[in-house]
Amino acid sequence: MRPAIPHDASRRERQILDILYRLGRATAAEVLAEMPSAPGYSAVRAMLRTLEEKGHVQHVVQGPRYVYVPTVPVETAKKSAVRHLLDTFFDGSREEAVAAMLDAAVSEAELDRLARLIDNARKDGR
Amino acid sequence: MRPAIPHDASRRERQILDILYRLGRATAAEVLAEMPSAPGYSAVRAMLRTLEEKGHVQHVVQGPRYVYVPTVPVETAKKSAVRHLLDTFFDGSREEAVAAMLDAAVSEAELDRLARLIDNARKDGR
DNA sequence: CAGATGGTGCTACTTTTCTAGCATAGTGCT
DNA sequence: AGCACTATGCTAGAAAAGTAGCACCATCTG
Repeated sequence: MRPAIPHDASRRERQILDILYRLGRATAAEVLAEMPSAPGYSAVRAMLRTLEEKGHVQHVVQGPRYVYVPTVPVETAKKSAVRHLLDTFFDGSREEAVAAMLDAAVSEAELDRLARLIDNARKDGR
Repeated sequence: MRPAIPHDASRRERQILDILYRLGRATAAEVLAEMPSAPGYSAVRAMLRTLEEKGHVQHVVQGPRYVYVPTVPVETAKKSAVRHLLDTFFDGSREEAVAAMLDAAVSEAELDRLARLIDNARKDGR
C-alpha cells in the first residue's frame, strides 16, 4: 500500500497534499491561498504538475481550470496518517492516543458516542 | 509555539525527527538503522548537525559518541501532531478520529522495517 | 604503549526542490 | 468579433537538500 503522504515527498509537496486532503479538492489558486509562507502562483502550479507526474495527484478539467484531487483515497490516507501518529508518538498505544485526543474540552454527548465506539471495538475483539 | 515537526523541515529532516520522537533519544547510527531507504552514515550525521543548527535537536556527549534528542518536548510535539491530524483529515472531529484510531491494526513501524529489509536485500543482491 | 576501531568535523559535489517569467490558449462579456 | 481576464505549458535559473570522502581525535584492546 502506498502511504497517503509518502515519506519521500518534499516539503512543499507535503504541504500541498495536506491541503488537498483537508479541502478534498482544490484549484491551484485555492491551494496557494492555503499555503503557509506562500510561494508564487507559478510555483504552486509547477508543484501540482510534479505531483501529478509522480502519481500522487490527479486533475479534472472543470471549465477553464484544473481541479486537483489526491489519487490515494482519503480513507486510506487517514488510516495511514493515524498509524504513523500512533507509531511515532504513542508507541502504538491507542489508549494514550485517544487520551491525547480528548485533551481539548468535549461535550457530554460526544463522550457518550465515544464510549459507545470503544465498546463496540471491544466486542470486535480488538 | 513552534510546531513539533516544523513545516519547513525537509524530507530527511522529518524522517529523522520522527525517529527521534519514537526512540526518545538516539545516536547517529541508531537513527541510520531506522531510516527508510537509508542514506550513508555521513549523510545522517550531516543532517543531524543541520537539525541542531536549526534548533530542532540537541546532542549530549555520552562517552565517545553523541546522543541526540529533540528540543521540543515530546508532549508538546504530541499535541501538535494530534492537532494537525485532526485538522487535516477529520475536520477537527475527534469522534471520527478516535474511530479511525481503533481501526488501526498493523503498525507502520513494522511496514517500515519490512520495507527496509527488502531495500537492503535489493542492494545486496546487485 | 601501539594499533585497531569507531566516533566526529569538515568541505566539496550532485541532485532535487523551488521559483519566476514569458508565451499561449480558452472563456465570457460588450 | 474583439478585448480583458485568467488558465495553463514550458523553460531555465537559484537555492536548498542530500550525499560522499577524507582527516583527525577519542576509546578500547591486547
